[in-house]
Amino acid sequence: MAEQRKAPERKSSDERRDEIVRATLRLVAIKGFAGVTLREVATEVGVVHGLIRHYFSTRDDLVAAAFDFAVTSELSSDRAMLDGLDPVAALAGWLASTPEDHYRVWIDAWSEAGRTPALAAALDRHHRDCERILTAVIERVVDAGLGASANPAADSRLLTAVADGVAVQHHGIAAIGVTEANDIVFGVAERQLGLAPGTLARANPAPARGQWAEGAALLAR
Amino acid sequence: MAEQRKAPERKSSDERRDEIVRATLRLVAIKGFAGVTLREVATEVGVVHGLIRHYFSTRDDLVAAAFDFAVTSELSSDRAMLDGLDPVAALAGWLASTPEDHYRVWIDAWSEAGRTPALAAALDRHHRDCERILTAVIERVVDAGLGASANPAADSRLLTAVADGVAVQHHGIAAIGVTEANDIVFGVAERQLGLAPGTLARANPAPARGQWAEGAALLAR
DNA sequence: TCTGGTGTTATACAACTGGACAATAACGCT
DNA sequence: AGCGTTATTGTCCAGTTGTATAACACCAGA
Repeated sequence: MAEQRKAPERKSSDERRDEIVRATLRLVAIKGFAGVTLREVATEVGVVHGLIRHYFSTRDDLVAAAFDFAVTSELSSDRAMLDGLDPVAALAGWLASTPEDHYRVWIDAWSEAGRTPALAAALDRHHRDCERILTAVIERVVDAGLGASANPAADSRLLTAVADGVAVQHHGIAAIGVTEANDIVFGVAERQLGLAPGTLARANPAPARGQWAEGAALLAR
Repeated sequence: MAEQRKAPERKSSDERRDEIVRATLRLVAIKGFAGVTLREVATEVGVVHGLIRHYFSTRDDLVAAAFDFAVTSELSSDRAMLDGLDPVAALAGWLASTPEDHYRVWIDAWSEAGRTPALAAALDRHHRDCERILTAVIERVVDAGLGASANPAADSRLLTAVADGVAVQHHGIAAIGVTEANDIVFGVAERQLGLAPGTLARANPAPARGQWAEGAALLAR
């Protein structure tokens, strides 16, 4: 019997790799790092699961790459946004609530990092990036004479913690709404940096929208 | 060939059920809610995996019961501790850093709740409990004339968020040590409630020790 | 002594997993 | 046109998973 083989839609290596990483991230945003399956990723991409192994030697490599891509792209777009804003608006924009699917990935990374070394390394790296970015934003506010900070790096860690905790209450538990979430973070930041109450809420630019989980079947699993 | 059957160590229903829940929690603290396996739980208890089903009709029921037990026992011992302390010490004790294995379970619950309805229900319930307890502690501080709060419930949500975020930075990412973790939470609380700086650090009672993950093989998986 | 409930074991099973690999088809280069 | 490279496929594998079920051991009560 003649071999009846579908003609493969051949793509360049980088293109396909990117496609796989994006599909993985989409699934991670829904089912978590521990829940993604090579076969599901392959189906999402539209290829056979054996092909995944051609690009990523192991499953952990794949999910770590997905997280790396998530944060890298998130931060690069954030940096672009921050550059176009005045210091106070940049601070508000950075501290304001993040799209749900983005924070889902972060929360999942926190819990999974203890068991996946590759993920822990990426998490550590990107967490420091975030702290540095916020430190720079704080310094811009201070340099412009709009606020005060005895230790911008320490204040950055403090505000990062507050933003993370608020995001958990908002996205993970739905204990607070987006308004109260922003109120809390803005309030602490204003008190910590000596800004007038309400400054950050007024300066807050339009929020970014999530995108990772949009195309996938949300009710899967 | 004669049947060689080990004589079963028969226990009462409640006893065995409790044993299973505790073993599950021990494993959850190490491998996460998504990582526990009925067979591992059974091995940890020393029974056959089929027996688990005799007590919990489904896997999700089991892990939800484990989380429920975790928080219930944690809160009951916390309540006992708080009752014996003066208001400021109680506030410091509640806000101070929590044992690592305890927070691991919380972080994991945050990320897994989106996919396990039973877990989401338990998480929601216990989160509200925590908020109520902290609200009561804040009210005790205010009633004693030691601090001020325009809205104890809102301040409770704020401080819960800060404590959670700091715990993530401390336990999940190891970005800050226990000293800075407490400094941040205490500092925000003192500013928010009008306490003199350093009040909470001085009043902080001895920290509680973790216990859930102590007996299990830490390098498993 | 029979009977029924219950704690417990043993075993089965169908689904799914990550990984491995040979075969094949398209591509890039000369 | 020929040839080496590689993207892609289909298939296999050994293992693990949650769930199911039958059988056994023990005990209380009729």
